[in-house]
Amino acid sequence: MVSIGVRGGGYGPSRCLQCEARLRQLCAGLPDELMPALNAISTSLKVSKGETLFLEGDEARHSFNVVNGYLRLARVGIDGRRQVMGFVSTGDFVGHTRKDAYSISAEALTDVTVCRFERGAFEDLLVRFPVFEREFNRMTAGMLDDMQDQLFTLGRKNALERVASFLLSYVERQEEIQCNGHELWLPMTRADIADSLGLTLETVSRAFSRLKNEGILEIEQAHTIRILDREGLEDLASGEAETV
Amino acid sequence: MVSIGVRGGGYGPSRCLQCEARLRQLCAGLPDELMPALNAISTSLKVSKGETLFLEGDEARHSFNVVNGYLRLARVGIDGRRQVMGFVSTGDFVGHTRKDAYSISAEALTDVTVCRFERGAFEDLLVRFPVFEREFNRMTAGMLDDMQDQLFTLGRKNALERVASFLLSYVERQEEIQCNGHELWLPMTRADIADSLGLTLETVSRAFSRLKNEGILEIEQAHTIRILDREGLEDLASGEAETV
DNA sequence: CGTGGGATTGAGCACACTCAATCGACGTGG
DNA sequence: CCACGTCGATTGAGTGTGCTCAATCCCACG
Repeated sequence: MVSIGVRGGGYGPSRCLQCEARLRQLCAGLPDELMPALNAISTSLKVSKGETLFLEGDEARHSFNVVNGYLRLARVGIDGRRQVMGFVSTGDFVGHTRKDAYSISAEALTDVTVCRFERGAFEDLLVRFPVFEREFNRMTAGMLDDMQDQLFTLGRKNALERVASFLLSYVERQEEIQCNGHELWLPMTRADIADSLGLTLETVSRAFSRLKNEGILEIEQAHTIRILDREGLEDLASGEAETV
Repeated sequence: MVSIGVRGGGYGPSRCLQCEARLRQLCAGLPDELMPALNAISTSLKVSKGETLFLEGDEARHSFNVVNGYLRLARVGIDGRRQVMGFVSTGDFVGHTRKDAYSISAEALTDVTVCRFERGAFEDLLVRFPVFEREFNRMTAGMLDDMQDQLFTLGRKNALERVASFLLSYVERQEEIQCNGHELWLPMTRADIADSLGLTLETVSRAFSRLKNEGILEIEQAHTIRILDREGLEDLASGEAETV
């Protein structure tokens, strides 16, 4: 683990109770009574934009829950080929692996706050609190579901459909976190998006331009876009539209 | 759930104790004392070659542990595009999802025996037996790791590398189950392999021919092959070899 | 202003796809 | 026993989508 900026181990016993991520994923649906126990085994951590939470190959001693900000999860092959496994944000869980070392790196796309768990302590907590264990299972099941969607996208969709799928899932995720009206800020570069979709950055850029020309979206700036035709986007993402 | 051939609910209280899959994945590392409880909530099920264990869209009321045989897990898009999510066999766990309905179908490539769990009963067991819960977590973590490998393969490898990766992971899996010397029987068709790798069946066939010509493998019959150059296969799969 | 990183756009090329013919193994029936 | 039909695999020829290489643009910084 390198270059992380640790800033304190929490802000009193009510930290988890007041956490931003309290209503998302893992921590949603957990009773207040459980919060002290969560507090006890977790550490609040800040990672600055551009720094890494953990690196491919680091010993996998912790897992993390993202409180806010964006992380990019990626693996780099021998000859430099990079595959971005996903972008995670508020309420997402990172670092869950069977291996002894992380097989991906987690880099901060923005300033990030995470909640750090020691692996052993986390497992103990799962055993001690059935509610927590159930929620965790639901979450990992959801992660498996999401990865199947991603497999379908990479295996069977063309460039335009992939970019549409990416945007759609990003919109849906944003709608869960906060309800803003289709105005989106993308923390990642075109290259990041490309590497998550098995494309090149040029192809992603062309897809954005095309979606703009077809009136599906508006590009304020490269990282600030607005979805104009949500239904059209959904049709593209699901492969219901002609993309030739 | 359609067209499954149920044949009895087990063969006495020692069924799990003597199970073929006892030493694989989920059931490995579980103490004998746990077997009666496993017996109590599971049902032995047989599915004939070509039949489906469950269909995309079916209500997800059960999860399954494969005892023997091969299943193909696949999703079919609106316009018929198919993505094979994987091939599962002895000791693999199927049907774990967050959704209310299965988002993939499971079809038998051979006659298959599975062990069926009702979802609720299975979750109760996890809570009641920490050893079991820990093993289950390890397993789902392993599934996530595997899917990341698959994402990398689909996103960043060319046709030859994908086929090499497929063969390599298939060999490794065979070596876990039974130790035969590099002689492989493939229960799936070229089209199945293609749909799992995001390729066409012609491209897969050409890759097989090329691997044969380069002395990496020998093709007895289409479904019976022998790996001659394991190291060469590994180099191809990892992208260390020139594939032009 | 000038500089630099990222994004966009263009032109040509290559890898995998499409369409199509042939082959081979297997099972059935005359 | 051989002819025939079927299904899957193989191989070939031509095409097209997305990649490569390269120029330009845009905007945030110093």
